[in-house]
Amino acid sequence: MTTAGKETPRERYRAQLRAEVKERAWEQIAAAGAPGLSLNAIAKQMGMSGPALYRYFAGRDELITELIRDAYRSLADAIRTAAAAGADLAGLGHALRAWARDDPQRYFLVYGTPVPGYHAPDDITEIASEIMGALLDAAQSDGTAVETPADGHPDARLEAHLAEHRQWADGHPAPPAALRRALRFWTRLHGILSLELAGHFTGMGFDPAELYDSELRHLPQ
Amino acid sequence: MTTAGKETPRERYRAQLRAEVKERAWEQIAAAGAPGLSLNAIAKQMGMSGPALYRYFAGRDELITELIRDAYRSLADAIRTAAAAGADLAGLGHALRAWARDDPQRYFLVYGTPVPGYHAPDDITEIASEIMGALLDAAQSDGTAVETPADGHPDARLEAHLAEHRQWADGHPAPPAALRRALRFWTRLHGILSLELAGHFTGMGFDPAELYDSELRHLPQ
DNA sequence: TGCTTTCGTTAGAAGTTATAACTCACGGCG
DNA sequence: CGCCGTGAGTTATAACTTCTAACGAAAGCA
Repeated sequence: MTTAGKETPRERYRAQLRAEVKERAWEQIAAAGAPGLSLNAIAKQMGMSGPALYRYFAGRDELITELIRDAYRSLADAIRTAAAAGADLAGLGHALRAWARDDPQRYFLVYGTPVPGYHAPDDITEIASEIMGALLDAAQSDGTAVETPADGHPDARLEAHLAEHRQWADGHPAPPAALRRALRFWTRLHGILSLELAGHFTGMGFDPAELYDSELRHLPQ
Repeated sequence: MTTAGKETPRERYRAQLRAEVKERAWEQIAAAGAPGLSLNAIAKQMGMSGPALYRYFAGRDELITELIRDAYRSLADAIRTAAAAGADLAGLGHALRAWARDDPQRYFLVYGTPVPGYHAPDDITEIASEIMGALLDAAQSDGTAVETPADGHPDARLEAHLAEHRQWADGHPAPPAALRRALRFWTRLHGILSLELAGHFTGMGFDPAELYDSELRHLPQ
């Protein structure tokens, strides 16, 4: 992580302090969730008095947005790394679950309850697109024998719809069946992870990993 | 909704005021999410000064817990009503989606980002169990021809696991295949709804209903 | 050495939750 | 009907929060 040495001492100090603030912010979020994050408390923890941090972050919202950005980036990294190692859809699924369980609140910063007014900045949606791109790549490679389902098949109608509404694939050459697999990967795995990390499975007695793996086995279909 | 007349005028007034507070609370949550809920602001809206509301709610947390309880209750009502009308799993799925879209923030109060320390009171988890019971009923009725998958089938392993870890079914006589269907109903539909309501599909161009219905078609399998 | 930019401070406004203490009015009961 | 206790609403206060403004000091640059 040794960045270019072309930065002034001030810039280096600034970057270092911003990083420390973000680290403490993650700790606070892990302890009490995003609403419990207090800029003031972080400042005191770091030995400086309240408003000092406003030199480094325009406000609480900007800090949170920054954390969301970092969360997206780390997810993209995890997916990219797995894909680069030649992982198929199931492999990406395992990477996703590992990333999610590594820091549940980070997961919820990306996929949790949205703030009604909030719109993510463009560079964040770009990262989301990159992730979707990696999913589409894998979904295309995972293609099994016959790709176009018969008319009576449960997937026929969805694939017909996706074939005509594929702008989200942004020029990706994946066939409709791959679009369907990528979308299903996303929604099905998120469904399990979200409930698992939120604790809705605790006390039920079964192993979420079994459920997750069973969904992964269904994906290539 | 005419409750027993055996309550004193004071009790009736109290109940009425609590109800109005909750109504305003829902409005605030719809506008700015749960973190934006302010007990103080509600009091002022109702023409009374700050601390007056503490006669009616022990604190902000109790109010939110009450809202969560009401949210669970309304979900249970929606599912129960659909089940009573003879809905199959797909029917329950439609009822669930309608309920979710009717008030996204209410959905997220139930299935959204959890507060790290929070544990729901017992009566709320009981409502959750009742909902799961209705799901199991429908999942059992939806049973198709052959129920036990062959050894090579992607579902075989999961069903074997569920057959031995079924305390969450709480004595329900549903066979393992039904347990699997109920669980899948939950996780798959939640996956779509959560992403849809959070706005992750906006701008992608496809219709979430198509994706949802296609999952509903898969459920009986 | 001096100038300029940035940093951190304190002060303060406007919020929030929540408690304490006080007043007053409603309504149950004799 | 009238008394009087319980419950409701008030203000005051403490301890928080975010965030702006104004000031002083320190650090980098010429």
